[in-house]
Amino acid sequence: MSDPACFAIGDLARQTGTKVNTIRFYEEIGLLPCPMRTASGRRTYNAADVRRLSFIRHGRSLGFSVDEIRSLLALSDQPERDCGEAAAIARQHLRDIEERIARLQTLRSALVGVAASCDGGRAADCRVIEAIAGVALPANA
Amino acid sequence: MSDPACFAIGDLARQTGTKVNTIRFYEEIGLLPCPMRTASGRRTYNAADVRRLSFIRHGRSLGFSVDEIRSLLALSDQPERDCGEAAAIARQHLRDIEERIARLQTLRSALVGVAASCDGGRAADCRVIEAIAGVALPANA
DNA sequence: GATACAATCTACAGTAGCTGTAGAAGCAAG
DNA sequence: CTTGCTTCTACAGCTACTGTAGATTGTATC
Repeated sequence: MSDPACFAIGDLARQTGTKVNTIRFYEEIGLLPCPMRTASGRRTYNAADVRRLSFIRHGRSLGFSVDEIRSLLALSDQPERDCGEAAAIARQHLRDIEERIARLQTLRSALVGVAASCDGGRAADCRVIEAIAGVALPANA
Repeated sequence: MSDPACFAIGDLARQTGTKVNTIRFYEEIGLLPCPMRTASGRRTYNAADVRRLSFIRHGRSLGFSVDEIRSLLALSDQPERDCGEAAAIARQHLRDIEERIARLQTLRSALVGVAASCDGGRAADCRVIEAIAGVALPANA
């Protein structure tokens, strides 16, 4: 209502860089709890929702699936539970994360090398395609 | 047919780690050319298809959209064209790639730090969630 | 108080990029 | 010739959103 610590869905959207529809979607699939409503039925949020949603968005952008995020959130919702489960989820990601970093770095250096030299050349001589193909097929290099 | 350099969709799938349905899907959306068919209508592929599909798969796993891959492939299909376009596509990705690397590295070191200490503890003390939340909300750290 | 305009509501359709399934046909081995 | 795997087409389903329609509410202005 007029509680200063209490704000609307649009504010939550702005604070977290999330679309309003996406917030409602997360509520629907149970990532966000059903919020309090005003007398007229509008959702109201607080600082805890900002943290939770930021957690979700960053998890997503780092490649965690909604289900993995769900289990991490469930864990933090029930802090008495053993956290080996969280560590297991995290470990599953570690290898994948390291591989992604390595491949992104390979691509990055290829792109950096190309950026200066490529403009105006012919595609036949273009190293971008070569670079990605090379990342794809190191055995052919 | 009995051409040794010519193989079936299942072989292409195995050689590239792609699902058969996905190969047909790429053909449908124009990423892969319509292949030759045997008399009975089965698709036949060759080494060039393996390279092209590997390029596509690696591009995808590195975060390139199908449309971006399409334009890179179009470029390599018409090597006489100017490659500034390819460089532009690449440059658009460079910034994003660097940001991803940075965030993945932040998460990586958080996960590495957690891995040894976390098992058996309580979720309340678990640093995995904290770590991801931290990556999510650096301003709160 | 009337009016305009933005924000919100529900409900549902559409998108990207696959993935799975059904049912028929082809092919290779025993 | 039968068993069993692969392939075929066609289409439905999935994940994670994103957009749109039409109604309602809240707010600022006259």
